[in-house]
Amino acid sequence: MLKMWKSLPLMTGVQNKKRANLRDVAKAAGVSVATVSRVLNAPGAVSPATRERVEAAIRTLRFVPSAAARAINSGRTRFVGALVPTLDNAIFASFLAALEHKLGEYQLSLVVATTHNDPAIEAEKAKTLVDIGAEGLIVSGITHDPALDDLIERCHLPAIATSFHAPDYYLPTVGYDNAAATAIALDFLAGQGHRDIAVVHGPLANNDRTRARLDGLKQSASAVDLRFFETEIAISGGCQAAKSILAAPDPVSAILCCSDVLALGVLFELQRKAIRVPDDLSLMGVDDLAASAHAEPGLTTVHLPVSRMGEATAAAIASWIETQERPEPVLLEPERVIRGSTRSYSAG
Amino acid sequence: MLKMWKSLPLMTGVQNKKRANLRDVAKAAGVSVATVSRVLNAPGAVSPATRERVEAAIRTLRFVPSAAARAINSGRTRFVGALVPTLDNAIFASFLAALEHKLGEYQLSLVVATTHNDPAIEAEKAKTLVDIGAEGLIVSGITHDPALDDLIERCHLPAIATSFHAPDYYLPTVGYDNAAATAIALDFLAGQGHRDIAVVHGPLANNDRTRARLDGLKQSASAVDLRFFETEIAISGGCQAAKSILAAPDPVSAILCCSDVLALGVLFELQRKAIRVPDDLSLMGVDDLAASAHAEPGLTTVHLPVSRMGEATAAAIASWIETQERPEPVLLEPERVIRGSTRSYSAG
DNA sequence: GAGGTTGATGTAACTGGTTACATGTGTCAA
DNA sequence: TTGACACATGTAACCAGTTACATCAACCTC
Repeated sequence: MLKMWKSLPLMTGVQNKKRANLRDVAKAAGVSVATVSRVLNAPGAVSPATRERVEAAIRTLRFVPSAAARAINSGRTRFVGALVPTLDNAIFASFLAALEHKLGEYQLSLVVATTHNDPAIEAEKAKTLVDIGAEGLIVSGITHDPALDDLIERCHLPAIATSFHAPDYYLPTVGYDNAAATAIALDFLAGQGHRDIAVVHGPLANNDRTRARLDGLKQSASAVDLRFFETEIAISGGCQAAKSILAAPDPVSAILCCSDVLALGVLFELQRKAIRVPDDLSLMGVDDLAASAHAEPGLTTVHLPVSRMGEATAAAIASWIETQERPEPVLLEPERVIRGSTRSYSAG
Repeated sequence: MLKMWKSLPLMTGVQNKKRANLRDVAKAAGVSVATVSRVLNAPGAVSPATRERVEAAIRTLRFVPSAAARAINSGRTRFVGALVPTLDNAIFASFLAALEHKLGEYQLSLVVATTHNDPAIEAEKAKTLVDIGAEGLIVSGITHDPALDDLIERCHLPAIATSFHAPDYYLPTVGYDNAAATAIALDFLAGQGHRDIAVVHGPLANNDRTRARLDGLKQSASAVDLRFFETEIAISGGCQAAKSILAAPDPVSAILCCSDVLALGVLFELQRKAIRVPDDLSLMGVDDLAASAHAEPGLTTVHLPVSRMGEATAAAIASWIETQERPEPVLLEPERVIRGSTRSYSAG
């Protein structure tokens, strides 16, 4: 399995000319280009003897068919592009992992580009993805640069918007209702008796998922008093937010984080300050990362089915590409997961 | 920015025929294909009036140049493929993030494929990457299926092996010395007085990085007594391992984890069991994830420069593709990061 | 033995761009 | 006025495959 330099076959003199093509192989095997093409694509249609000869020629000439030439005929490049804000949040990594895996079932590969939540970068990278031949695009959320919409329309490009549910949107969405997810969380905390709740969320600029999550809170926030803390979506952001919360004048009995990464950061910071979760403060997240289940205490959260979202997205874009028919939006239900980081609270 | 269905321009009757091509545009604009091509690639070489007409035709016909046709001439597809074991470990996500970012500077996109540490899957996915036209390949480690080596050779494909340092390997490596990384960790713990150390590591099967890390320990393990615990590389694996360690007959004073994910899992489990880190047990990792710095206590670890590795890999493969010259291996130094999870120990 | 069928193979026209080279026009200097 | 030269544009070959259709032999059947 392990291969060092010396074992590399000498290829001096073989490499002098450029890559062999179909014609070269045909000539070497004494057959026509059509026959070589058949050996490659429908070996059954070629007599064993001829096939043998052609295969030998392919080997000696080290022939590798050109993907581009193939694509020009089939009109298919067999890959799609995904634009995600970042890879540094495990939530997107999980999504992409499922997406990539499921795309494989449709013989599609995945090109990944990160946007850092900047619509301009997103539009620009979408352009490159189209330029290199992506057959479809997967984006996050429904707020985009007009240039992106324009691109998608001009190219008649199958494109799916994920991490969001908006049945009327001009692209089919595959995702969950972000507002519902945080509403579920808030309802739970309110049901537990919490009235003063700190909400930790990521930047609102250019992030419709975060905005929707906050909207979900504001709508069902009748009986509770919410204090909002904006921070960067990262463990460190969670730590920061926790410090701010603890430094704020009026205390809270629970902290609701719009992402689990934030909640984990908060949890670490609370541990650092020797504040017990859930005895001194309840903590709840939204996402349900792998780490959330195993943290101590286990993080009560709202499970967002990102793996299923990846699979559904793969299926949707693949079917769109195959059948040319725009798929229906897919709504995935978030689900409350109660673990140890929350407890009921009675005022006073 | 937000676009709903109704705003979609009607394209009934426009779409009846397939995508327009260069010839269609040329005809519509009353010019030759060469002129249209020039408008696209060298607008300065075309008179403003003609350019105007051609651009109008492009717009009305919704012409989008075919990536494949372009690639067939230039011989360039402008993307490379990366094969990583998984996206679920933040260490690979960080690497890919840096890789993707830096590749952008060279106008290269990134196709991602996951191998789950299975050489057969790796070889198969490498094949698809080549089939769709990847100009280069990035793999993890140096143990691969012969089919992969064969593919790389047959295609004269630039390929870089990462997360490893092996100057004699038949592919240039960009990475760190895994054995050195764990040796650094062990030296540190030994220097702190620890003599009985539990080592938590991932599966050895098909993972040369893990094997190398263990080798690093075994080589410098003269004065210490190591107990090995193999588990799955995930938070949950770390929790499992911690349980095993605590259940084992002879106690240890420190736990050394070959990956930070494992260490975080261990940390959570120890917290669950109310075992204080570092007072009751020292804990050390290798990787230095974002979470490691902010955990409580902060995780003492060995920083592996995966972001720099991503950048160096991008630079290496890009230069190989451009210049056709195999780049030199790059060795990146791991670095000890002392945080709060370790403390000196005196026996008795 | 004529006619029909099957199987293997070749010819050449496609795919959709790029580009070397040819052509034609206009400007300027000699 | 002519030659030199720049500039704009067109023609057609080219890239490396796929594939419709033609060809031809072998076999089978009536």
